[in-house]
Amino acid sequence: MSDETELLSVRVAELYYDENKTQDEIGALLGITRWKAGRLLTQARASGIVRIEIVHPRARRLGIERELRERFGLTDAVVIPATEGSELHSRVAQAAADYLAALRPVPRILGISWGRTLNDVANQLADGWATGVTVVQINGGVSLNRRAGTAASTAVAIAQKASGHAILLPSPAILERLETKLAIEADRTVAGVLTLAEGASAYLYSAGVADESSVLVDSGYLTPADVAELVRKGAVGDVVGRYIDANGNTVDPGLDERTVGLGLDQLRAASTAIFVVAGEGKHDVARAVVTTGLCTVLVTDEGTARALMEPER
Amino acid sequence: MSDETELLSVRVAELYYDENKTQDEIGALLGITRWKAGRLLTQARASGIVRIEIVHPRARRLGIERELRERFGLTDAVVIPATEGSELHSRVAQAAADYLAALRPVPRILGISWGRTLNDVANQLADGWATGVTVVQINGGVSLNRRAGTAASTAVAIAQKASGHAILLPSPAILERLETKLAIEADRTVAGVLTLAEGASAYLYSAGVADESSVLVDSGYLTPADVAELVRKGAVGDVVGRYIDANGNTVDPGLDERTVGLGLDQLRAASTAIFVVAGEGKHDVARAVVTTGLCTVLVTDEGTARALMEPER
DNA sequence: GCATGGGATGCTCATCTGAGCATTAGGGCA
DNA sequence: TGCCCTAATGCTCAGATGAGCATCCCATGC
Repeated sequence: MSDETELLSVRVAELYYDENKTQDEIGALLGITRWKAGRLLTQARASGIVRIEIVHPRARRLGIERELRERFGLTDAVVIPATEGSELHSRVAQAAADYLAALRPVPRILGISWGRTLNDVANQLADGWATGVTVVQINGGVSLNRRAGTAASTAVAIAQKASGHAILLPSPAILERLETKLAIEADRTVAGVLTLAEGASAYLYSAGVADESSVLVDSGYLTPADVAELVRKGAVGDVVGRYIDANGNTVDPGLDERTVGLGLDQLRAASTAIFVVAGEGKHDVARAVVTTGLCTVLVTDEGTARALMEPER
Repeated sequence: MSDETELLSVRVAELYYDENKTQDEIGALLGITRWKAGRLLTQARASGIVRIEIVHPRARRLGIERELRERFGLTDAVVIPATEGSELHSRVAQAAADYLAALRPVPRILGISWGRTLNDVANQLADGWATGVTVVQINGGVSLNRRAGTAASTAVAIAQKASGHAILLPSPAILERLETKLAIEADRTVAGVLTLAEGASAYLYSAGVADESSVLVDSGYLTPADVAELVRKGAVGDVVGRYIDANGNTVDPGLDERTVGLGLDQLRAASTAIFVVAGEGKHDVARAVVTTGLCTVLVTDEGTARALMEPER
């Protein structure tokens, strides 16, 4: 576009959007025909001179959502606009809560993981978001430290707000010995919960980054050294307690066998698996989850979404 | 607006602006009538949920311009949008240059002051912005220090770019003794220039802040102590070398009498007096100039414009 | 129980707007 | 110089939109 045309576009855009004149009036004012004014306006929008932005905590980026759906074959995607300040996590959680509440058919059984993100989602859910939903934990959640109860309260909160009840998985996330893991899985209660989890009509989960800040480290299941070793083996993060690499495969089969909860294949087979993820640090895990079919629905922030859309990282 | 309506507005706005659907389609999608969709859209725009911004170095704020014209009885106003970064001055200078170039009738004689702002304007003017314009200095401009020549080059640049010639005022801005001032004014050359200046068809000038950073201090006409004293007397800044207070009156009659150049009353009587001002620090002078009829046209930045529009500072 | 009034809703109609097409202007090339 | 090709311009027309009006809903007061 020539410099002169560009300046004219700016003037047209000003008169149209700031002064809300009609294209006809603008034409008269600037001595051009209304068609030309209209075309300049189109150009101004196309070239980014006119920027239209929807400023609202609940706003979404439908354009990127569509791209994500098409690119990764997702059923749905929810993208929260980039925002200055650090409200990112709560906004994404809000969006996930909104999505869950609007989900049709309403899930009879909802399988959830736990963690900070899931807890945020639980808090953002409105009372009565649904009725009679059974919420079941899909991975081990008995914390070993002061955070004890967070996992449970997440599930309970989600269930209570839907006048349903929560079924907790009474098992550690990761066991030290395989035998113990097999034994606990064989326990009638645990087995029952796992069966229920397998039959859930929808899953809602997040992912953790593979570094020493992980909740699994915090809870004492793993040491920072363990995580460093996993990273060395290619781990990008954990999903329902299982560490995966960029290809979505479990990084350490031995560790994975000692992890209690729904398997990744079962997650991949689910008809509705809602993956909630936010923040700069989680781009890699998010990529692994989304590209390897672990989720059918993605709820995230614009930064993560754009990172996913980049041809190669 | 209720919270629910607001959220709906957001959804409508997203579909309309991001996905460019028609209001009709949006209605079908959200289960509302197209009229309701249209009304929600209007609300979204009105409540600021939808923000439309024109991003361009040459963009203007026509809304504020209109308010300024009405409020202060200006012939015209040009307001540059607030911008991050520090391009404010050059953008305002650009706008002033644009305005000058578009001014009709083209001034036969253009009276100008000097200073950093005016110099910027001169640089931004395009070659051939007009033809045969005589540019005449309206206040004393023989610098006493290394900046010597800036004042002259500003005038010359403006004139040359219009294939015209510059008439310089060969006199200091302020003289130490009244007698010297009267003597120099009586000089045929100086008197001739001043007469020419009085007959200019348009004036273009800026203003300085009343503090030790003033060019008048820099040039050695005043000491920082002099300026401090002027401030004590109510000075907010200088216009064509003359210090004025918030009411547009000269602060120090004695000093004013020793200042060579066009008087403020002559400026007030001008049919076209273009005042260019930019930057946080100049709000007070700008207010004084605009409210006391020293200019007919204002060219400034959004910050200054808004400061002027505030009921009381 | 019933009338009243203010705000939201749905509708009509005139106007505004964009897509698509015919026409014209400009600029290289034989 | 005349021709052809491309891009810009002006136009037609159908679809989109906003203003204004009638109606409806619902809460309030008698």
